Amino acid sequence: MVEKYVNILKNDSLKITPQRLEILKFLDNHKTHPTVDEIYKELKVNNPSLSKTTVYNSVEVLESHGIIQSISISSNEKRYEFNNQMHHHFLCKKCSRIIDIEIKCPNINRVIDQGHDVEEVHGYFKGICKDCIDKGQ
Amino acid sequence: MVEKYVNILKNDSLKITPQRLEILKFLDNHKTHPTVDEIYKELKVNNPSLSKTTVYNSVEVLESHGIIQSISISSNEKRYEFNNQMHHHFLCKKCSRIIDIEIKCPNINRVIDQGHDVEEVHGYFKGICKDCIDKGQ
DNA sequence: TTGTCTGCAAACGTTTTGCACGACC
DNA sequence: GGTCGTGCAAAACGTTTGCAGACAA
Repeated sequence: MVEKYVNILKNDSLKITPQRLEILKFLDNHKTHPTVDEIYKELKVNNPSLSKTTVYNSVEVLESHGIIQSISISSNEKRYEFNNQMHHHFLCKKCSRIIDIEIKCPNINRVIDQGHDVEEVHGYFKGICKDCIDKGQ
Repeated sequence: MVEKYVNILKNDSLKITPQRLEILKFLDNHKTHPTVDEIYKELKVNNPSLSKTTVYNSVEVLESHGIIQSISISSNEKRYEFNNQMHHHFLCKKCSRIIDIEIKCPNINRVIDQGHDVEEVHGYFKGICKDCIDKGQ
């Protein structure tokens, strides 16, 4: 099962290290949009020698190669996800959960029409999620 | 001219202080989406006793009352603006300028359709702005 | 072997907190 | 006089940097 991540790294001529494989696997299996600290604490359990610097280094390399994506929906914390499909995010102000929103933003063309070269589009929605509304009533 | 800001604070039953008036005036007159530090350094010139804590306190109160808005297009820094009209932002990766994008996001209804209560919508676009493209050629 | 990655410790920048003083109903 | 705002200092937090040793190719 680790071959999947080995191949991802190989395709980008990146060195294959146990730490990078573990981070990739973790992000692929946990759709919780974790922070560096959350990734670090989780992987530290089975790899006590893991350093937080390595997690920072790894996510930076992986993101710069487009293998993982970062989101900054909550100020002052960067979160990561393994999902190469274009989508947006909803942050619930009550339960703090981040929910993937699978909609397109057709108006990106209007930004392009203004002459800018658009490389990234981030749509962040904030409010109260369906689950919290249902529980509240 | 300061009456405008006095009235804004009065309407929300907020205490009127010179610091809050200065911050409001600064944000209204400078469409540069400044950080707390930028606001602080600028206002410190004419008010040397100003504290950065006060700027933090003030923008928090003003934002919670919907008088000003915060944007987090660049991770690890929160920026503020005085603009109650719904709009989005474009960050130029070259000149670091943040440009207001006056488009609507009609797909917000699809998020509402999913049962979530949407209170905020932030659209962040990143790339190279028109000016930098024109200069580059 | 060579260049890169890892991990530790220290530094850094932004934001938060605790607290005393002061201003204003 | 009691509440709220200000300003100072310290702490907290996420992130970056410098470096030495370890590892992948």
